Amino acid sequence: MSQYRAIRGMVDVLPGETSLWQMLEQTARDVLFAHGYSEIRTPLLESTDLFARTIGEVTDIVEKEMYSFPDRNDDSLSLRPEGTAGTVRAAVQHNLIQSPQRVWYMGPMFRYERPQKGRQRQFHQLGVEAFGMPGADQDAELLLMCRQWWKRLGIDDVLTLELNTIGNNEGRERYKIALTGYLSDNFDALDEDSQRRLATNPLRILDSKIASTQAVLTSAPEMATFLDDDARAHHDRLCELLDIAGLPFISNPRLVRGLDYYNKTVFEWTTDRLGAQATVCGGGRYDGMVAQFGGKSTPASGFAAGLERLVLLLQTLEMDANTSPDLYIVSADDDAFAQALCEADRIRAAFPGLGVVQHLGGGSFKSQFKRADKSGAAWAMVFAAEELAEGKVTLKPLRSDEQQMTLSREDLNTFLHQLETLAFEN
RNA sequence: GUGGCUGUAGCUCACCAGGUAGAGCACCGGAUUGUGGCUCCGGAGGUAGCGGGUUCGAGACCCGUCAGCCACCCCA
Repeated sequence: MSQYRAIRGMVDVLPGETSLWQMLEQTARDVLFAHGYSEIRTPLLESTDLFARTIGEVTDIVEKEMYSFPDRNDDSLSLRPEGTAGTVRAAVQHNLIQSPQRVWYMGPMFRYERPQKGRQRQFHQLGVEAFGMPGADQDAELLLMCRQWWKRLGIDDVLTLELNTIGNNEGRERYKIALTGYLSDNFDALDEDSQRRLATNPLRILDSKIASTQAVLTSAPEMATFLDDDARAHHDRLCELLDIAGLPFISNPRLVRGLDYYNKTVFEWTTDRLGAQATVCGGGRYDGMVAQFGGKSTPASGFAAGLERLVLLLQTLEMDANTSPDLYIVSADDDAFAQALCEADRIRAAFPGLGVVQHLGGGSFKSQFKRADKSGAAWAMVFAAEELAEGKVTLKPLRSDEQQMTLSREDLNTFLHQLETLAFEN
């Protein structure tokens, strides 16, 4: 047992699982590219104030989950707990949003929470932000893009979309007052947490899991009655577009999100396969944030997906990303090895799509073949005196019962070309 | 942050009124000197998370601590 362990809530992604991560990330990049989005990379550190003002002073994230510390000049810095604030900051700072701008980012986020499966202190998100489009068309496209990603990953049928609208600021303020009034009248029937939130963040009481609190809420005023015409039309249009596109969703009037910056559309993609960590992706519209940063008032909409949770989901469904080599090269003696070394180098240059592992460290033929088998390689390639004398190599299939074959240099190239084409198709 | 469960070889686990640890899998090597997967044989690997206490003696009991897991909370 080593003296050092990873810090609590910070996990190592080991070689056995990185291929699944890479598949997940590559699929995301493909889908993002297909929708015209560009990557943006912003610092992991921002001023604490940036997060406090955008996410909300009284949210859990800001109140108790941020990794904040004084810089050497005593400015308070924080590791980013989410990606939207930094992205908007960068967009305004560099004047990126004079016309519509679609960006994405992928990387670590930090929240000081009690760790659990699917919930870590350093975790990774893919975030997507679209600036400059005020309409429901933008929200609809984001949701369709998510679904494309799920489909390419093969997890489409274990995810459900929950959708809600929390209206415009004025309507929401009026609703808050009405809700607070109603809940205050029923104060004694609320659980302790909800009683506390009544003063700080009454909307969050709506998605409480406490049955008695939910009972109180059944006759509470509903957001829907407080929507102004603009917010209502936006939501109706979004639902209409999703229907037309054949994207099913569940209307969840209790869905509110923990960050203060949202307005109108909010949504979550959830699964029943991950226990309490059901939300795999969440987002919505945040039309007010750009102006809050001193930029020209610009509508915006986006979402963030939790990569750990998606990896977990893929693992639960026993999905795998094959990264076995195509060729494992075995050689009989020092002379054969030297020739094999050069030949491996040539093959890698001529067939860059092939995975070619050369056996290193010597050992008997038998032990080399054992390694070849364990590597998962499809073919063992044999270099020994007999072949070399004729300028040939032997190829032995490790994953089928076919006969091994000894090929001339010319036939080898044809063979490798076919192998590469096959590898490309996978 | 709250409540609960767990912590023995790389992994999954066992033992034992408390008397200084074992299995399966994995790993390494071998089974008449050019060939893996099956089988057989052999080997390596643990100061029982860490610290303290009770005891003649603790992995087993008690306390603390750290970590993981479950639920809450929150969210990705």
